[in-house]
Amino acid sequence: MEIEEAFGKVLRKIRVEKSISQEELAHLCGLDRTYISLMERGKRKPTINTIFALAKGLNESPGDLVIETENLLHL
Amino acid sequence: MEIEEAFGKVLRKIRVEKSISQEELAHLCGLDRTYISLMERGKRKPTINTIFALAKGLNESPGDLVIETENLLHL
DNA sequence: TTGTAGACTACTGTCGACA
DNA sequence: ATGTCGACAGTAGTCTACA
Repeated sequence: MEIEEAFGKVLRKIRVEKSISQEELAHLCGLDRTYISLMERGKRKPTINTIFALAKGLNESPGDLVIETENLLHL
Repeated sequence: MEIEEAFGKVLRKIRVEKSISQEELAHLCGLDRTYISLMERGKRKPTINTIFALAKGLNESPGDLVIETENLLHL
């Protein structure tokens, strides 16, 4: 599995757990809704700044997002 | 301080601690030497894949790189 | 050994629209 | 509420070269 695919799964999992829509998350972190969609499906590789923005919108630690991604990749 | 600036400081700190040159690190993680230089000085925002590549080259966990970046930002 | 510059390619991220 | 498309601007990342 590619890194961006794992990250997308983590992103979607956390978002759904919090019952937030893509549109709400986009608004919370100042990103475009269609871009959230692309990331969740592993079609984009976010920069470090985007990772921090997503974490803030999800009320999570950026490091935790990355660690969960590592775990999915059994790294 | 900007996120990419904090990340650059973390990157340089770990690299210097391990006594690796930019050129060696570049070779270890399959990136360009001049790009390592740019990142260390906060002039670039690496993607998640690049963060994983750097972590591998440094024998570190990607999540730890991000957590150290958070700490520098007192987040 | 590192910083910088310029020129370049590929991709990140935005936006409007429609299923 | 989400996926997708096309067009677009800006930037990530490479490479050669020189101080």
